Amino acid sequence: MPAPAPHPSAANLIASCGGRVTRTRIAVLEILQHSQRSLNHDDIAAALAADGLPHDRVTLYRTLDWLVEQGLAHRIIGPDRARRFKAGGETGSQHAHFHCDRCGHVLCLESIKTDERFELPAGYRPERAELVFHGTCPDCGRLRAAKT
Amino acid sequence: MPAPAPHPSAANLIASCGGRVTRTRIAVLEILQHSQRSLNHDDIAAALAADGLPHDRVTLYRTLDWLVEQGLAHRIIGPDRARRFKAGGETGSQHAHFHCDRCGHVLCLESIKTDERFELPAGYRPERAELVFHGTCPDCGRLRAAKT
DNA sequence: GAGATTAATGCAACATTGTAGCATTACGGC
DNA sequence: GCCGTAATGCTACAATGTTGCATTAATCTC
Ligand SMILES: [Mn+2]
Ligand SMILES: [Mn+2]
Ligand SMILES: [Zn+2]
Ligand SMILES: [Zn+2]
Repeated sequence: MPAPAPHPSAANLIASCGGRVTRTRIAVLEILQHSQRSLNHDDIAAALAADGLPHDRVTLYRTLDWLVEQGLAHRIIGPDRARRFKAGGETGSQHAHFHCDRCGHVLCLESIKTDERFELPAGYRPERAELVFHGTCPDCGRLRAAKT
Repeated sequence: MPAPAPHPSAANLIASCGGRVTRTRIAVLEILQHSQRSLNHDDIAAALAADGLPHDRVTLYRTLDWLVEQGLAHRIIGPDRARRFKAGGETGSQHAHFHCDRCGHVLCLESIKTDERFELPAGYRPERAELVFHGTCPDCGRLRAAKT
């Protein structure tokens, strides 16, 4: 009895969206699925190149936008005004994020939900909330401690 | 008996930071002080031009950066990856923001503080938290209702 | 599997937002 | 009013993302 796959097959997910199942989409989605941390465009382009599948910058932008539209990935805008991506949709799992200001990495904090109720001024209709913590991650904390 | 000024004089604030009190800094800070909503670079450049004080793009970037450094203004990064500015510092008043996804305007929610305690994974050291609500503002809500 | 259809890709050019270097201007101390 | 220096303007550049169009390849039909 084989252990269940940690993620549904990338190809199956893509097919179930009704889009074409292309090498690019499969490769990008698998890269996202295999990463614990969120990745920016450069990270993903480098991973593609390392897999022997170099791609045009524009194709990568369009592929990632498509994955987000389809709910197969979600996007976070970093304080460096660059987008970072992670596998999995956002619907039903609105969660907080942690940005390491030192190394730039972003972590999904699935345990902290952002759909609690807050009192907003009259007339303001919130549709979603974003909660982002800024600080140092364990790696960078260790490095800083070691240097001192 | 004159009513107290709604804000301390821009020139005085700038002088008390030890920097030079220039036309540019005064004009920019006053524009920020007189606006209820946060403003982006284009908004501010347009307001300067309307006051007969057109400026170079770069000067505006540097002036705004300086105001933020001095704690005379604070900055928010919008989902359109553009910065928006508002008069007043951030220290001691970490607050949430509301982004209208329809018109792009940003509102400071001074009443909602972001320094509450949350349970983060071991090793992650938060230094500040950002809480941003996305949705529609009263103006855009009215427009939408009227159109229907 | 071969051919037709058209979505996806690659390429070049452009847009937006922000930075860096250096010459010129103007603020503020005297 | 002069002078030294901080602030400004100008130019060129960097990073990130977008648009238009020709080419390629995924899927459909046979
Ligand atoms: Mn996430
Ligand atoms: Mn604010
Ligand atoms: Zn880190
Ligand atoms: Zn609005």
